[in-house]
Amino acid sequence: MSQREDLLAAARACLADKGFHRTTARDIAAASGAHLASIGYHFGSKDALMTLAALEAQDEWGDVISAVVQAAGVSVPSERLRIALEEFLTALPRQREPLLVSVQAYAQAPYNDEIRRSLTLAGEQARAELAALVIGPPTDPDLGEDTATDMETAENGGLGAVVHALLVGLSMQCLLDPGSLPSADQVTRALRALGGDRES
Amino acid sequence: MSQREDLLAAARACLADKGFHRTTARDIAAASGAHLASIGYHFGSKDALMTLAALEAQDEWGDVISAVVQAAGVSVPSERLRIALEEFLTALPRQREPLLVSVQAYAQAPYNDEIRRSLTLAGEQARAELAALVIGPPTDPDLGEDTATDMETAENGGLGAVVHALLVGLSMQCLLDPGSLPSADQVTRALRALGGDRES
DNA sequence: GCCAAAAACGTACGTACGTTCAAATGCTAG
DNA sequence: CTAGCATTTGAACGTACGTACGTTTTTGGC
Repeated sequence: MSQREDLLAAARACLADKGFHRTTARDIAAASGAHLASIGYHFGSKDALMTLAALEAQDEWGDVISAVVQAAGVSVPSERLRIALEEFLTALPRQREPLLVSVQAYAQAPYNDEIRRSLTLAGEQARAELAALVIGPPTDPDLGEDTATDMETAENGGLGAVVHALLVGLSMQCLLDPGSLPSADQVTRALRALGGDRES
Repeated sequence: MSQREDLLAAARACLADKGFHRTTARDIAAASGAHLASIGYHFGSKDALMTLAALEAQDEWGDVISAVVQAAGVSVPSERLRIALEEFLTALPRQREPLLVSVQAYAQAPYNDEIRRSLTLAGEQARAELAALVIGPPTDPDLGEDTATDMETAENGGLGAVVHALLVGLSMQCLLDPGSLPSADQVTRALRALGGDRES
């Protein structure tokens, strides 16, 4: 493995267990086995390396959502959300490192245009995917991009946003205390209670 | 105003527009008009001051949720969630500073026991309040503490968690792009769609 | 096998950071 | 008025940081 890759991996690791600005260039160099000066050589600056590592981990986090959507997409529409939640809540505690890095990325977003743009884009995509999961066909490559953006602006616009917000919120809860996460059953039942307010 | 209060206010302001570790002790001193050395005198260290400021802002954020709950509590149960969402989505873009600080606090939580404990506690309380909003009586001071914790562990446990996760997720979305927030109508309709999956 | 480009290395420089401490000032009780 | 305490000030210290060198080693095309 080249020092470039080592540095990227080490930066992500440091990002997860020290946070963005508590991580020093020397920390990354030590964790990667690479040389301190290689950071400047390969990435220009420590900050550029950190940003790149954060974006990389963010992509990985997007992949987690995509995988969840795909796993649930094979079922019938009425069961998809339930399965997606099950998958997600199972995957969540296992994916602590990308979760930690994602939170770091969110915290840097207001001060880093590149990160903010990437996170905004990833959010739009995730909302589109999640909306499609609940409403539309499982995965139809023919009407990929267009229907995705259509769903954002259509009257179903809030759907993807709500599901995504739910997942993000649960992730934050997991970050603080994985043990306090509700089960997929509880979430499904809660959603039924929130949506089907007929009696009482 | 004493330098102590000035420093706390300035620390919160710096926290919002520079982030946790990009903020230097000299930044805070300059923003507050107080003297650099006063940080050590009043708070022991810059980190202690930052932590205190973050916790203070976090309390304020909790107050926002409480206010939303209270505003919605006066209505009939079936309308409460809708009103709470309306209130929350209206308040969200106006409360950008506490939101920014809260995200900073979340990002520091994994590395700061005090912040993590405070955030965990605030989360539990918020979930209890929100669950009570949707199910129980508006505000019954007689059965305050006990019923709150009961709701966490009962079969309604997921309810508060889901609503809270929704609010947190929407906050994150607002952080990245306030313009992309769905309306309360859209969210309500989306929740109905998610909960009432009877046909197709 | 050679040579130029790329990569890795060792090091040191300048700086900005958090903290400290003694002196100066303000405040209140006696 | 003043003695005693709390606060504010000025200045400096030691340190750890990011980055920029010049040098050495490795790589790849001929």
